[in-house]
Amino acid sequence: MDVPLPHLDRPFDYLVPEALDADARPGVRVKVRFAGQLVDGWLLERAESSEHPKLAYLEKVVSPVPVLSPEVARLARAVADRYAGSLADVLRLAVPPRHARAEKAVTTDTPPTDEPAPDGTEPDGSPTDGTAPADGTAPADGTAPADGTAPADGTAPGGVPSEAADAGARPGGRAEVDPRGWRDYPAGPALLRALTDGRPARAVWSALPGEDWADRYADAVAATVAGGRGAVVVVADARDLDRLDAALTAVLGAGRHVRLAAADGPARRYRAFLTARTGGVDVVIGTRAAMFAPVRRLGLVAIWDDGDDLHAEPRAPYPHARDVLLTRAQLGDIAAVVGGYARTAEAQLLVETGWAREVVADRAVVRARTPALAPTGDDPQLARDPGAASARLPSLAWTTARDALRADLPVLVQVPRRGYVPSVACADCRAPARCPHCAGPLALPSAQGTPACRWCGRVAAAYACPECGGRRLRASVTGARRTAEELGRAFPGVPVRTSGREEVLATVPGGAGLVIATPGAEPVAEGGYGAVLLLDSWALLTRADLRAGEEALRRWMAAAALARPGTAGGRVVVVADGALAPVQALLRWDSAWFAARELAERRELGFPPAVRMASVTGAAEAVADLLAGARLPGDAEVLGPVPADEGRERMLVRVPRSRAAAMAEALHAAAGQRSARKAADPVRLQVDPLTLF
DNA sequence: ATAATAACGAGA
DNA sequence: CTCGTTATTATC
Repeated sequence: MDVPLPHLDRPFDYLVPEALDADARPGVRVKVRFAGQLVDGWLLERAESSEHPKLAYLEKVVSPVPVLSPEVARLARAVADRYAGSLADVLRLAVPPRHARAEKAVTTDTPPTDEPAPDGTEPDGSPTDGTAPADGTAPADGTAPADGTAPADGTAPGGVPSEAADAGARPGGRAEVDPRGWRDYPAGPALLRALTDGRPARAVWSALPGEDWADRYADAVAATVAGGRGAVVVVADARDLDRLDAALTAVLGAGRHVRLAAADGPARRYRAFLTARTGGVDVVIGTRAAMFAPVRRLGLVAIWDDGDDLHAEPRAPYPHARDVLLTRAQLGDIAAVVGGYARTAEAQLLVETGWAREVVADRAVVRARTPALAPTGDDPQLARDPGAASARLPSLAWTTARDALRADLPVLVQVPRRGYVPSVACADCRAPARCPHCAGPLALPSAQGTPACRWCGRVAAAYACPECGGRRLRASVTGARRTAEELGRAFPGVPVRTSGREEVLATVPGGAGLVIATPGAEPVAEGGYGAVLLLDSWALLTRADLRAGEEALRRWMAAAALARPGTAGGRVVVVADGALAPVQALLRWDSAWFAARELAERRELGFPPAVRMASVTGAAEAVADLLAGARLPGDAEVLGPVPADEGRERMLVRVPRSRAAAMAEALHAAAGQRSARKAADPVRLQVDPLTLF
């Protein structure tokens, strides 16, 4: 039933009139009379009988195209359960709005096929009743891989076979794909063989600096296709999608894949969706809209740069593309690749639980590919050069840029966008100040107030920094307003390009030039940048966000990866204290180390992904009402309330990962109770919210 | 939203 | 105990 009310989040049975019998196949959109009115719905299953005594008839089959495949239906249910949401909400994300003209164009010849044949019930011309899906459709608790529980079945953890183990063991005659750049990673060739052999390998891939990630993903897709399976690859934005699109066309040829992105418009999006659904192609790439793409014989799901917050769906129930894809891999014995220059704590958890195997290069190869990386003190001693002073560039950054320009090489300057949430840090060592009780972030309610926790509200009157013992606090807001003109003035006569929100450049030419870019918009330079300057890192590191360090490292690595190797003169300067962990990780090009550290710290503090959290946001009474009615697991901790915007407040529920499913179920049920008695003020439920404070 | 159903209370 | 009214809850 296409209504988002949580208490109606279950199947309903209807009779199928004879006239609709042929069209009424599982997966079609239907209209039914419900509580007196016509509502949209999904035909999930046909059945011979029903428990329900008095059934109404199906009103209409909206279109005979079974847009919802059985695999996606099952996935959507699992995602709804994981995120304490309704199936209808997930299906809205999974199946794009119908576009009749596109449908006509695509479905003239090929009917959709579902490889697990839809239960063999033959239409016999008489009215039959459909019945609720059996209880078996409910996924077992904890099967979602990101829950950290090892897969229940006996398959070997990780699944990327060791190189020696499977040599020559593959079923006869399959085209083998050239591993190309995957040879730089010891486990790389074996990963590709596993994909061709149709084994559910799971990899966390740390891309080398300078790596052409799109080519590597194209190789992985080609290997999967060579084994007769399909693939879904999700990237964060249109620029990455264009790049992957081009790489895939080069490797597979045109017409073997489609792109699925909301930004391409409703008609093209629906057309691409239908092409995949009807088996016209076996490969779908796209932004997060593609995470639910129906693909025949799906053999690989992959995501690039899973730390990018664009992968988090902003509509209820707010699923994250990485988790949707991993759930998909788990449900269907499908291979998965989680890749990026930097590794997230979530990816690290996959490695540490043995769910995935890491695919990384040897240190020697990393060293050979990495640009020369150097930090420069954060209270910058400005250069004597008048130009540098006017641009407020630390001297090392200035000389590095100057040298690159003299060598006729382009220089990339990464300038973070403004608008960071101010928080409080130790005035001496600048460690973020955390609540001694619940480890939430401290904030200063007023300029001269006592710091208080934004989670549990406790006042931290006698705060002492756990790092250095300092007792003074400072608000960490940056005032730097660097502009392209300022930088341009520092290097007169050099062409300056900007790439940011309004206009994103994909590439820039190889000669001397300045490129000012905000994170995520860095163009690729022909031949690589001679220098990359990472400015304003202070703003990144002191953000009031759990992921500040991880996010800073991710952005730095994405920019630094575009520099030439140190052996070819590539240099990177990060304006930050070299002793800070994210800076260390950058200098050593070791995000695995940082992710492990980060995950360990989150275990200690009780933060995701080490635990599962949910946030409940709404009017104070509504939030209290929902939580009062929720039968949470015994070990659940409830934190808060803390004020949220527009006079609403927010509570956080925290449980061990093993209780994640129980918590989601309890919250969904409690939301159901509220909606059933038509509680007026809405409450927003968010599992694993991207921002915790 | 609306209809059924349960709960309740007053009057016989 | 029954009827009429009102809260509750299910909606195929």
